Amino acid sequence: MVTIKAIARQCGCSPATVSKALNGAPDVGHEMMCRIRAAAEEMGYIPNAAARALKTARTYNFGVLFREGSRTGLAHEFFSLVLNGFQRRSEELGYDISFIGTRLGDRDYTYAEHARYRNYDGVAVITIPDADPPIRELVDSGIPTVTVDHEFNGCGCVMSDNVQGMRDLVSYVYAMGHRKIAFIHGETTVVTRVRVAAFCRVCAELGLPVPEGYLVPGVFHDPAASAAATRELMALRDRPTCIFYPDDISYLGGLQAIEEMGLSVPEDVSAVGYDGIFLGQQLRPKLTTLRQQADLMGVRAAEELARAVSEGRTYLPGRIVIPGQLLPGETVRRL
Amino acid sequence: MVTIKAIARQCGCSPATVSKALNGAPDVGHEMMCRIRAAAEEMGYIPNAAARALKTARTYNFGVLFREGSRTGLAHEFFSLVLNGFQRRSEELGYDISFIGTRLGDRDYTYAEHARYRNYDGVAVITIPDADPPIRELVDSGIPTVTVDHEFNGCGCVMSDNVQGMRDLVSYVYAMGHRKIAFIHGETTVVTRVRVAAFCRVCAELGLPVPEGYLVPGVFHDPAASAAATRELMALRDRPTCIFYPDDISYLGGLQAIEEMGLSVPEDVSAVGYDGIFLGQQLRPKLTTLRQQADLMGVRAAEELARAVSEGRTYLPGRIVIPGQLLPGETVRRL
DNA sequence: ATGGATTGCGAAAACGTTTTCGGAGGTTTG
DNA sequence: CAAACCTCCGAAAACGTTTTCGCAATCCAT
Repeated sequence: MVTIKAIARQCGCSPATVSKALNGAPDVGHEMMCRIRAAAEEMGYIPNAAARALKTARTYNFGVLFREGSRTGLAHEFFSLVLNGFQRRSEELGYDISFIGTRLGDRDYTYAEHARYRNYDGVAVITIPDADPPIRELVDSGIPTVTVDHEFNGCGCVMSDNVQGMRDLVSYVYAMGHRKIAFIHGETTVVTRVRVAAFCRVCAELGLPVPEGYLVPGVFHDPAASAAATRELMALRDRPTCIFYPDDISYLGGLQAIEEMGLSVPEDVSAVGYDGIFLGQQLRPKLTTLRQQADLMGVRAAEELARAVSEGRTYLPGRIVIPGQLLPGETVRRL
Repeated sequence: MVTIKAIARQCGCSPATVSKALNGAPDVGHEMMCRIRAAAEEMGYIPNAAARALKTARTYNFGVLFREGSRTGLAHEFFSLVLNGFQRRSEELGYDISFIGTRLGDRDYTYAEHARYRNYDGVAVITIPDADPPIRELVDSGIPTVTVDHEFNGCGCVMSDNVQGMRDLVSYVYAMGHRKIAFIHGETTVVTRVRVAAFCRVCAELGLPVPEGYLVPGVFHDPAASAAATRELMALRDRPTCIFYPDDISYLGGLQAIEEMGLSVPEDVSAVGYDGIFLGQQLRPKLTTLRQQADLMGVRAAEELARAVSEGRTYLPGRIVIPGQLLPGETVRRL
C-alpha cells in the first residue's frame, strides 16, 4: 500500500507537506506541489478513508435506512426511485451511501448506534415507518437526518404534495362527470391522514357527499387487501362510479376483483391509482394516476443533507414539498 | 464521544484490557471482564469503525457496483431483487454494504480506486456490463469480487441457469405444439450468448429448424427495441407462431406492436418472456416466462464473498449456478 | 543595513483502536 | 524448594492521516 509517507520519502519532503499538497493547502510552493502530485499519480496513491475519517471525523458517507415492506415480494418502485435519486445526487455531491442495518460484525445495533459506529455524515430515512421507536432514536441521535414521505417533529423531511395531488385527482374525476367517489386508503400513517383529509376537503368544496362506507381502509401495496375492499364497495346498495386506490399496485388487486365479478374497468366502474409507476402506464387500459416525482424527492433529500453538513448544522430545516403530476389514463370513463 | 480510554479510566485499567475484554480475548479475568462490559454498556460506548478499520485493515463493509441501465426510467426489478438478497444476507453475516460510485469528496475515482479507498472487504458487481474496462480493473484489483450474471475469467460469479432455463421454455412451447419459434435476444453479453446457444441446441435436439431471420437482436429491458424486432418478425413471409423475448419488460414492447397491428396474444401469436417479474404475472393474459431466483442469487453472492473473506482468500472459486423455474401463463396458445 | 512581514516547509501530536511482548504474581510440577 | 508454568494485565508501538505551530529563509519598505 502506497502511503503519504512513501511519497514524502520519494519527494524528499515531510508527510505533512505531502498531505497539504494533495489537499491544495495554500502554504506549499509551486514546484514542490507539482513534484508531489506527479509522484502521487505515478505511484498510484489512493488515500485511506479510515485514517482520514479518524482524523477529521468526516466520512463523506451518508447512511440510508431503506426498508421496503416487500409484502408483495416486489422491489417497490417508488422507494427504489427515491433511493436512486438519492444515491445519484449524493454521489455528485461527493458522498458515498451505505445501508443502515441492525447487525454488524457479530453484534446487534440499533439504527442510531449503527450510524454512530460508522460515523455517517448524514442519514436519510426512506421507508415505511414500520418500527417507530428505533427510527425516532435515529432521528434524535444528533446526526443530520432527513426523512422522505413522513414527518418526525424536529427533523427535516421531503414530502410529496399529497394535498395538491388529491385535489388534482378528485377535480379531474369530478370533471369527468363522477359524483360518487370512493376512496380505499392506506393504513394509518401521516401520508394516509393527509390524503384522506384532502380528499374529504375537496369533495366538500365540490359539494360531493362522502357517504358512509365510501372511505374504506386498505393497505399500501397490498393487492389482496384492495381486492377485498373493492368487493365491499361493489356490494354496496349505492355503488360508487369511481374508486380511488392507495397506490398503483393496489389497483391491480382491485382490477382483479372487478374482473372476477365479470365487470370491467372503466366500462362498469372507473378507477385511479397513486404513484405513477411504470407498470401502471403499461397496462391496458392505461391507469389514471398521480405521478409522484420519486426521483426528485431523493435528489432533494441528498441536497438538504449535504447542505446541512457543509454548514455544520446538525438539524435540518422544515419540510420540502415536491409537487406531483396528474397522469390521465384510460381507467376513468367520462360520464 | 465515549472511547475506550474513558472506560479504562472508569474501570481503573488500561485501554488494552478494555479492548480485549470487549472483543472477548481469552486473557482477561472474569471479574475485570464483567466490570468493563458493564461500564461500556452503561456509558453508551460505541466502537469507532474508522479507528478499527485503520488498525485491522478490515472494514466489515462490502461494496456493490449497481448500475441498472434504467433506460426505461424503471427501477429494474431483477437487479433490485438481487440487491435485496445481497443486502439482507450480507447484513446477517455481519457486513454493511455501500454503493460504489465514481466520485468521492471532490475527486473522481475509478471503481477500483473507490473500492481501495474505502477498503471494502469484498465487492459485488450487480449490473449490466456497460463499461467493461473499469469493471475489469475492479475485478483484477485484488479485492475479493463476485459478479452476478456475467463472467469474467478469474472471478467468482453467480449465474442463473440459462441453459436449463431455455431448455424448459423451448420444451414447454414445443409441447404446446409450436414448431416455428423465433427468438429476440439481448445485446451481446455472455448471458445472451449462452441463451442463444442453448436455444439453438434444444431446437436442434427437437428437430426444429431455426430459419434465417428467426434470431433477431434486441436490447435487454428496452420495449421499443422489442417492438421493432417484433414488427420485423411479423412481416416475415413465414411468420413464427411463438416469439421469445429477452425479458419480461421487453415483452411489453412486443405486445404493444402486436396490438397495434390489430392482432392479439396469444390468439394470433404466442409469446414468452424471461425473468418472472411481478409485473408479468399481473398482466392479462398472464405472461408465460421463466422465473429467475434473483433474490437467491444475491444471497449466494453474499455468502461466497463472506466465505472468501473469512478464509483470507482474495479470489473466489468458480461459478455458482442458480436454477430457474418455469412459470406457465396464458400467452402461449395450444396449437 | 535593519526591522518587520511573508513564504515554504517540517516536527510532533493527535484521532481511537488493536496487538505484541513482557512482567508480576500465583500455581503446579519434579 | 527450585523450576517451570499459567493467568491476568499494561506499556508501547502502530495503522495513515491532518493540523497546529514554529522556524528559517526570503522579501519589501524604511
